Amino acid sequence: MARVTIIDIARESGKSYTTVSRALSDHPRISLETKVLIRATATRLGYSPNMMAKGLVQRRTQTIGLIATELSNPVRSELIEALRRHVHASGYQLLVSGYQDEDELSSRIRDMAGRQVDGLIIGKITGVVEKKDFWPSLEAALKQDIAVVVFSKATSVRVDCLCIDYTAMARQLTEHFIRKHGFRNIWYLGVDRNTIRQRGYVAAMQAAGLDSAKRLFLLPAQDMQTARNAIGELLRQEGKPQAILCHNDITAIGVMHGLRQCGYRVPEDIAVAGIDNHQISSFFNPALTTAGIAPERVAESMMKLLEARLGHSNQSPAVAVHLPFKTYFRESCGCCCPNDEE
Amino acid sequence: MARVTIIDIARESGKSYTTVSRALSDHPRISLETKVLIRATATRLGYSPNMMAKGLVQRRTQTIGLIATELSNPVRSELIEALRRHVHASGYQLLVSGYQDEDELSSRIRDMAGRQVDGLIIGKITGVVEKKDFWPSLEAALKQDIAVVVFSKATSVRVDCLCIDYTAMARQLTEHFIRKHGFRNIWYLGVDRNTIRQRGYVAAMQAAGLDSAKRLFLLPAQDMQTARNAIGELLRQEGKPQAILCHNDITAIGVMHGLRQCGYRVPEDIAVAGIDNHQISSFFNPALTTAGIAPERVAESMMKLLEARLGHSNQSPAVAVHLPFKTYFRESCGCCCPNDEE
DNA sequence: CTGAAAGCGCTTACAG
DNA sequence: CTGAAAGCGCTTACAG
Repeated sequence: MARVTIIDIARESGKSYTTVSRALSDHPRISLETKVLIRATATRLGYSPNMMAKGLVQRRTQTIGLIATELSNPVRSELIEALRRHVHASGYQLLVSGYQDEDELSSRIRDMAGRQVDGLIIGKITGVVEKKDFWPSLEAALKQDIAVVVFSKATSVRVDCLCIDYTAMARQLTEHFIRKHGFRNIWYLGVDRNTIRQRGYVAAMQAAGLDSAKRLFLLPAQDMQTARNAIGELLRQEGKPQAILCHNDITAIGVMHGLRQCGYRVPEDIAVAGIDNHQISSFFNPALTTAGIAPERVAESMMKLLEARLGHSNQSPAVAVHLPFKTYFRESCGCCCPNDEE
Repeated sequence: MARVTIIDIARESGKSYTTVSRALSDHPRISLETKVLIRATATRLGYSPNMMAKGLVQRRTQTIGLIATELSNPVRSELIEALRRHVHASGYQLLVSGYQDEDELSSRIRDMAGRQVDGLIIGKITGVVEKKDFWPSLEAALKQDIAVVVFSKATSVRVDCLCIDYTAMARQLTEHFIRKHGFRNIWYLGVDRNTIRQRGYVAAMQAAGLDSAKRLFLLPAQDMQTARNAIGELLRQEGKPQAILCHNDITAIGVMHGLRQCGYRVPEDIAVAGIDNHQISSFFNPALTTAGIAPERVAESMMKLLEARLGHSNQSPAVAVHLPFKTYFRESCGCCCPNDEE
């Protein structure tokens, strides 16, 4: 009930609470003697500072907010954990928020701003930028001096951006199917329409003079089950492709399972590739061909971007960091070249 | 810079800030007219309430803290996402914290208490309870009226507990190996020593008159890579078992890959089972035999436990909720019974 | 080296 | 139905 406050420590130690406050934050002009005394009584009383009060006056909360989608995707969780480690290492805590619907994003941003987070990481804003309430909420956050970094494709937004070139990943994997394996009937199995990944696929197909429009299919959701169930139906209606590029590893895993259930072998009958390079993709049988960036790298870059803003102002121009990705050719596309070492 | 506060709204709308505060929180004794006026100016000015100030005076922060280990394990992320949804649905936000070392836990608890979380979920405290600083930090949190639920095996702790019977899962899987498949040389591949999972394995082995001590091996870490690399070495040193029960699905996935690399077939040469029943386990080739509880169920129960405490006091006695698990016999143990439906 | 005072942005009795 | 005042627990100029 009765929380221990600096007033209690002041009373116990016979000092003013001003001095207590200073001693606890290791102010240089407090005598060592006093510091020792005060710290001792603080721990004796089981004192822990009220971050609400501290945050109110200091206008800093030592909190980084993360707003992202697909929080249950293992890829996301690898990133979150890496991020959390970096955030902790810098003395912050991570406040995690998610959203399903694009309209939700702006209210999530306002929530975070109200909680006075010092920094804010926003995942994938493609498709959100046109929502009417998005910009005002972002502007409000910026005006409040919150360090913001978005995590998206290159963007003209006036906030720092960590760019991951999914377009190039999709393009490169599609080109690999075409050039290395000579496939021409290559499907793309996406989730949302017109993603940047999809664009890479289309570009590669067009460059090779292949039709992509009729080979582009959309799943209603991006979990494994959905992909598994959908692929059988698709094969029945559309015939058999030579290869399938999937929106991400999770989808690819679902597809591979669905193909096996339909009696097709991967890669002998149909080749498959994913995007993300989640750890698990190399453990599959067959091992999954995919492309991605180590989450550790992403987390590190985000934190670096954030720290550059934190404390400093939002006045300096926004920077865009492009992270190089790597492509992993494994068994599922028909390659067996063991180039899988880190 | 200049944040919009209720003072600004008061000035703009010609009302006192007291009235603004009341109107914004929909106080019954404010006229509808005034409320409409004030809300309009609030949104016009882009106001969002400062939760620090609010939290300071109300002593509630609408935040639930989560402290857990193994945050990058996909199983954990499924749970976190489910939890996050429930937490949001009840009007709270989720503050996520992790710890590697058991000694860290108490300082994480203090952090959370300092942040004035309304509720706190603590993952697996087995092996932590004997740490000297653990109890004081937990007591402090309780005294501060934070609703606490631990997520562990049955415990005598004076906080609510969500119990998951890993011992029974391990026991049941081991018994399955013994009775259904007639295996006698069954290994257990664990991570920490003397976990409750391990205990289930030992019990089943002893009950069948089988030696377990020499068949129990510990991995230095619980990621897939470690398991994959370790299993080869182990086979070379110890010969070939008939079956391996793994600490969790992630370990089992690593093991299956390692076995394949060594030229062994699963389940023909060696049977494998995991624990957790992560979604992905049914997508593997071979599909993984495992046991677990749907994360959605776990999250739901946690939230229920938490909400019963939230607002109410910590005076009523601690309750322990036991969640029933399910066992899934799939291909990796040699069964093919498709009992995998939910 | 230490203290008294103001103030962070809100809510909530207490008056009217 | 509305307002003036106190206070949540801290930090930080301003004085000494």
